[in-house]
Amino acid sequence: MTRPPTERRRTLTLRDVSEASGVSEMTVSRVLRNRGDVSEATRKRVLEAARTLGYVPNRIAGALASQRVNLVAVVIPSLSNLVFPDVLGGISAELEGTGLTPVVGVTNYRPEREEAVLYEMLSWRPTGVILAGLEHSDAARAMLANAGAPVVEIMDVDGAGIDSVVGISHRRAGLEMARAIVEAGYRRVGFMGTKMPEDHRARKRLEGFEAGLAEAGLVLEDREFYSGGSALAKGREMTKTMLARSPDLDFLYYSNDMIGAGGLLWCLEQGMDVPGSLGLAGFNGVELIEGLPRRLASMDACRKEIGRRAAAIISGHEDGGQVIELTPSFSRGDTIRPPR
Amino acid sequence: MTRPPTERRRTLTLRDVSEASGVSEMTVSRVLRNRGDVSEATRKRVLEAARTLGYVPNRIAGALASQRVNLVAVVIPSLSNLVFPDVLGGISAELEGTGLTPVVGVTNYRPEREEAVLYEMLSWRPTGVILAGLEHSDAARAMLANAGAPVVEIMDVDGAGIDSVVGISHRRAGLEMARAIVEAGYRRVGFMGTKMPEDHRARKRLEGFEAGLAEAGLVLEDREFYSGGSALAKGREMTKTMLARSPDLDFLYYSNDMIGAGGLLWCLEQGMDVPGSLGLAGFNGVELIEGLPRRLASMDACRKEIGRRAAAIISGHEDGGQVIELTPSFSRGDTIRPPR
DNA sequence: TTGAAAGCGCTAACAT
DNA sequence: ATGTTAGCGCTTTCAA
Repeated sequence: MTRPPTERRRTLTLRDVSEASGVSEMTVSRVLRNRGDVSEATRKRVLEAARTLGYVPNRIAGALASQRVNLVAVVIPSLSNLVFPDVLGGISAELEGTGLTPVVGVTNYRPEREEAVLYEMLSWRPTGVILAGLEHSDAARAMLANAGAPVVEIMDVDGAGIDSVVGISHRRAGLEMARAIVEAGYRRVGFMGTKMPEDHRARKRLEGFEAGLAEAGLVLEDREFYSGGSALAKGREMTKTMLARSPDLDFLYYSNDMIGAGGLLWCLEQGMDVPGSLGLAGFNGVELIEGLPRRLASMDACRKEIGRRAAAIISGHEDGGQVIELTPSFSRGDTIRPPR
Repeated sequence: MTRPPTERRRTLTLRDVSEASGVSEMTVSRVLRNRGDVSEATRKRVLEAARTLGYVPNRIAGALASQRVNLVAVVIPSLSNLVFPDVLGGISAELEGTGLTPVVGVTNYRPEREEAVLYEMLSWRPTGVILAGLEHSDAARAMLANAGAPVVEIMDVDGAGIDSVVGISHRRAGLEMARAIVEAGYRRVGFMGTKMPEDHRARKRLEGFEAGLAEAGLVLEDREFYSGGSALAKGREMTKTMLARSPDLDFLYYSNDMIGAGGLLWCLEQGMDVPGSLGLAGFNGVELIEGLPRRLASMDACRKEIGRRAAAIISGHEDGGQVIELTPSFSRGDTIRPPR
């Protein structure tokens, strides 16, 4: 029952515009691309003809002939994360006016999907590639190396990049959060996060976090992982579960703001003393936390800026081949008490 | 300083694979596309050569030659809306395994952006077009009519479509919400929403809502609009403002769940009797409301299903040329009291 | 089962 | 300022 996937009615060609306007195809092409000198008179006639016919140029042919493609491949793990739409916003903003268009592919945190998405995108010979993370399959690396286009790996700087890298150190983000917590005098810390072995950035944050605790001779007292469902609801449930199991915890570190918000709501409903006897922190610095009863402590992942800088490298506004490490800003919010 | 936007290093061609394997270009092409009969021996040699070289086919050339493109253009107003990522999820799920790939363009609710994005996408001659809404500029309509590809307008059925339409009636959604509110005995109703003249669906919901109130001889007592910022925080602020101005309201209708959630949180903090003396409702049925202290009354916009059905039309699994109206499910949650 | 020729719709390079 | 010619890298079609 599937329609023969991709046949299509004939659409208008340059030739149609040429005939309608009585101007050669080449000149029509020039007018439409604003290239070379064309008399105002012909220009008008061509534009008029193209408009009334409803001509839309065929970039497939144009790209093949000119060997240029105005596409930037953007490969990210998820759209429902709140994080990546912001990154995309930064990319779009920076690309605005350069003639380049972002094309988005989503991998759902699955390496084999990443490979497939990359292959698909590279087959369109994009001008540049922006992809999340530093961990890729060998095949993916090989493709990227042969892509003949600049590659920017974003979000994370903890590891080796292929070409350019723009991101933050998640290890350090975790580490500094741990230090802030220790400084504030919390001692019995629990962690909650997603059950995603492929979320390398969350993993690195946790590693850094544990290293930070270790500096003070502390270890994580408890941990809990979830997958799927409403993150807000999961944060709520996990918090309840964990506090039932480990009632003496005095701090909860969440791997993202959404579950942190769920946890915060639950704690407040229970009448707990936040941040006095229980501190809370999330990660990402999403807009949402502005609207909570208390501002959740968090760390801004520089999402928009990462997108912007990555796009600037692709557009040539910024030099590539470097590692650009941005500094996430910590915000204590109302859920970590001040240092003692 | 901009890099000459799109020049690129030469990448591998069929010819390279042909030479490396000692098989004609034509046969290499056959192997790579799984078309026609090729002996197992040649097949292996070709695949081997392609793999070791790291060859990625050039779809630009392929598409030009074959006149088929495996792309589906998806044009939506926003990614930060929570709504559209779900729609995209439905589209991707349905397209999985058909060989078709969605390509997303974002308009930010601006008609001139929609026109530009459409033009750009149509220039790649996609197999089909899925776009949000029924309201488009004349130029956009003309382009779509000439696209030579199936067009599916999604989200909304209140108006005239171009080709296929899949969505819900926002007018009716507003109407039924009003009826539910009236039935529950609320009488003094306020409305809050986004200040977006171009958000036609929000507008239609409000129109339907007012019509529903009118059936009971009621009118909106107060209304407030916002733009930008954290929706959760805005919901909070607007609610405070409105209740200060109109303290005798007994119901607040929000044009989306996020501001509704902000309002709910504020009301609960104030110790208000929800839903006893004040009822609340949002719209969309987003996952987030599962995690709130009370489940916010809402109406599910059938996001995933809309994406799925639209994609099914493009892939040919479902007939096109129809208007498919889905029925949003109302959920009373914990913020509307039962009918008296 | 394999190969050769033609051409998809456009643009680069070179006329004029 | 405008036109002509020769491809871009593939696939279609037809021949072997």
